Amino acid sequence: MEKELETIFMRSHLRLTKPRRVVFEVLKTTATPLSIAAIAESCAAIDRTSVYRTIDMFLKLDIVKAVPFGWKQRYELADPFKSHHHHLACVRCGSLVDLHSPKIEDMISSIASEHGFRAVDHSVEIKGYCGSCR
Amino acid sequence: MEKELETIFMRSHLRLTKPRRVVFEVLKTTATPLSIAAIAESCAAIDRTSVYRTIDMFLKLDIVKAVPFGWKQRYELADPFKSHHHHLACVRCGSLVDLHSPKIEDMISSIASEHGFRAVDHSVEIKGYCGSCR
DNA sequence: ATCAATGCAAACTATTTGCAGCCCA
DNA sequence: TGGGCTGCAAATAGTTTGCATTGAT
Repeated sequence: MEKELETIFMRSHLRLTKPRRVVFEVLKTTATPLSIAAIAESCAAIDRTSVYRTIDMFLKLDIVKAVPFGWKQRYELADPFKSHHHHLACVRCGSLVDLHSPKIEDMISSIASEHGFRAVDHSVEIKGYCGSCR
Repeated sequence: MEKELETIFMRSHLRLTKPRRVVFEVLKTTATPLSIAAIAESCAAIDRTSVYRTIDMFLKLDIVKAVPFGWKQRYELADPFKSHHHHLACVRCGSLVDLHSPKIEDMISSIASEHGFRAVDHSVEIKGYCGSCR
């Protein structure tokens, strides 16, 4: 998996520097999507500017993806690095559960093609009450 | 439809003031989701602070909902005021097409209950290439 | 008339930019 | 070694807060 990261950077003639490794490591280690502020906190040694630049680049390279979280966005590793999934978010306790469902995948692609679209990515976020909060 | 807005405010003991009417009108008039900055521009007469406060309140009252758009969020009228739908976003030309699909609705609710969730809302965003750009 | 809501100003936080020096390929 | 990348500082943009005044019920 670290290998893949190196490959992406090599192919793009970009450099796999310390800040980039650290941000990647933080995202890999943490289960839930993180805000920029949270990432910066976990990378005390890395300048906030570099965190911004790194996330920006990771987004372009499809290494991370943004997930909507209340007002702001949070970030998590994208498909090649974390298995493709969606989210069930509890509006009461704030828990965020990963959702793996082939049914959704099939449906998305069939709906996209019905509309003449070629889908390259998608997000599905479900808000509601989890088992313990309902 | 204006009626419904008045009802919501009356029930909540809130006041339907000029800024709130104007922001609502702007969102109703515009087809696509708008950023805060774009809303503020279209409401030149309204102080930016009031736009923030209004959107914040509209979110809590479920009058508007946030939709992810690149890095940031944009806002559009929520279900009671605009028929429930999702988005097909073209990554090349930037077009955003509304998607109405009962199949998606059924699937979301069945998946949520499979996981012990009671779903109250959800969003589905599909990124890809539209008919003319593929 | 009352009290929530507004507008303004100012504080604060978040993000971007420029540039000299550093370090990975 | 060269040129992309970093860190720092400073500029800019985005958001929040306090308070006197206004205005909807």
